[in-house]
Amino acid sequence: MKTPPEHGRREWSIQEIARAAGTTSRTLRHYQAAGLLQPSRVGHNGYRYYDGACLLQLQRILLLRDLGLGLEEIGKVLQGRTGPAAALHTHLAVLLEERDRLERRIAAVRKTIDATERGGQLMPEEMFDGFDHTQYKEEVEQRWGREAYAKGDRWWRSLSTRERQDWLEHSRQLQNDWVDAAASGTAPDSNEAQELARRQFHWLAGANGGQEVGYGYFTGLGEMYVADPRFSANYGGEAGAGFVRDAMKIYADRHLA
Amino acid sequence: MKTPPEHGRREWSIQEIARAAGTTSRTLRHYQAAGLLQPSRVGHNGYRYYDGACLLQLQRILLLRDLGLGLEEIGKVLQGRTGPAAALHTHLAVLLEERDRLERRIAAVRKTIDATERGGQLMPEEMFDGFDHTQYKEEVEQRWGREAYAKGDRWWRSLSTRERQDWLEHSRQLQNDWVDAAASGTAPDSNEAQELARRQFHWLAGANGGQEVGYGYFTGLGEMYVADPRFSANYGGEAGAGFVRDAMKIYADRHLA
DNA sequence: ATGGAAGTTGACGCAGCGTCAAGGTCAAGC
DNA sequence: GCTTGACCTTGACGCTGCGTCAACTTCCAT
Repeated sequence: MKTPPEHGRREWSIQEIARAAGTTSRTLRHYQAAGLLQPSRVGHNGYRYYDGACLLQLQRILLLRDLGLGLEEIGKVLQGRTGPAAALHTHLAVLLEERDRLERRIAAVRKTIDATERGGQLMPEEMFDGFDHTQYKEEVEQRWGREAYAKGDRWWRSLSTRERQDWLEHSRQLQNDWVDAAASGTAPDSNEAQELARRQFHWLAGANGGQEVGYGYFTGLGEMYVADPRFSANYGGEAGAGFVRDAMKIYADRHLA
Repeated sequence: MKTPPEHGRREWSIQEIARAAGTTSRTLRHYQAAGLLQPSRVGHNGYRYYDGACLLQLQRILLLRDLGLGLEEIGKVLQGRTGPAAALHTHLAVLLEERDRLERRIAAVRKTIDATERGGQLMPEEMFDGFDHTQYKEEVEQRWGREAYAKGDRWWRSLSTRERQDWLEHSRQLQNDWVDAAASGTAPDSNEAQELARRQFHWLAGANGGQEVGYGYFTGLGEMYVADPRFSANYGGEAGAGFVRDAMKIYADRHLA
């Protein structure tokens, strides 16, 4: 009593529809497990067989998948709990946001490539195009926080030329004063050093574009001055940088803790 | 012999750097497991401690992660096996391709929304804007394959107005002939029916924009004519659609197997 | 001493299948 | 009737980058 292969066959094996629809048998089993597509018949041996209606359903699933919908959403649409248009509208919003993020990321990558190719270092030393940045390394340090990197850039570009010059001048002054203080043998907890730390703090707060400069961030920065030779060099070597770090730490303990 | 909390502390607990860098302790452990960031010291109790150099390293990792690089790539960059610029260039290419796919997907979703909102059905019945499509339903059927959906659309838009009219006329003729043949009681394997199947095949091949029309695709389409009432209606009900399907199947067996 | 905050390792979860692994079925050729 | 090879089954791990318990241990302050 076997079913002879008749002329107008109306069902196919799993591989056959898979190929017909341009997908794989694994995917079909997955869809079944997800409750999206049941075989029209299952043989006594467990083999799955699919008919035209299944193929139709499968095509719908694949169409929606191609548009990027998740299997769960697709399930809702298929069983009519959600209109296709509504689901797609929701999905479209997600896609648009995704695109925005991608665009921003692409821009960021491009800028970082630019910076590293010119500067040779991973962390951009040369974000300030129009200036002779070899003279102004310090400001770079301030943007090492990762959010600060992105936000700080917007902040910087929002400034006028005059404001930028002021800010750079300010930073140079600050660095010089640090070096002087370190060289003069002042203690990190002296009034002099603490005043410098205070200036450093407010200068940073201004540069962070509304981003709060917290205890961890401030002291962390101090540590990095010591850890990174490119920076410590600007502060008179490890010793000088250590002095800056200590002073900043004390300031943080007193005012930010 | 405990280490007293001295003035210039140079290391922090896992939570402290995590907060300072704007991430979580779990992430730090993950990076360690991934070989990206080792604590500067591990206490006898298993506690992890990190110093300034670690913080520096962490910032680099987070910067790259923000740009979308995978941890593996980041690892290569950090240990100098890949230049940052090179890695970012590669990554940029990926991002650009990703953006392309996203754009296409967005366009497709928009069109599908349009179509379903006007047509009410998920499968777009109205892809042919300028025409009185209520008269031309058949062509829609041909684009059910999912790649065909996207590619077929580009194909269609690449045609001139004249070519479109020809194609539509052709499709209408074909449908009428099918209906006539079915009504006249012709057998599916008759010369007449097989000639219609041949026309159907070539008409499809033309419509698929270079996409091959294989055995599975062709027979599957026939099955769908029967399974979907919207289509079978156009072929004189289930009986007529069954006739078309059978004829297509025989044609496929003879010429596409 | 004790309670609460913070640390540890271990392991599951997620999205959508790809990809073995180990074994049953089926049609065909000898 | 037996072997071969193609195709089928279920089961389970893998991938990405952590989030999120769970079950304990340690540290610090009262």
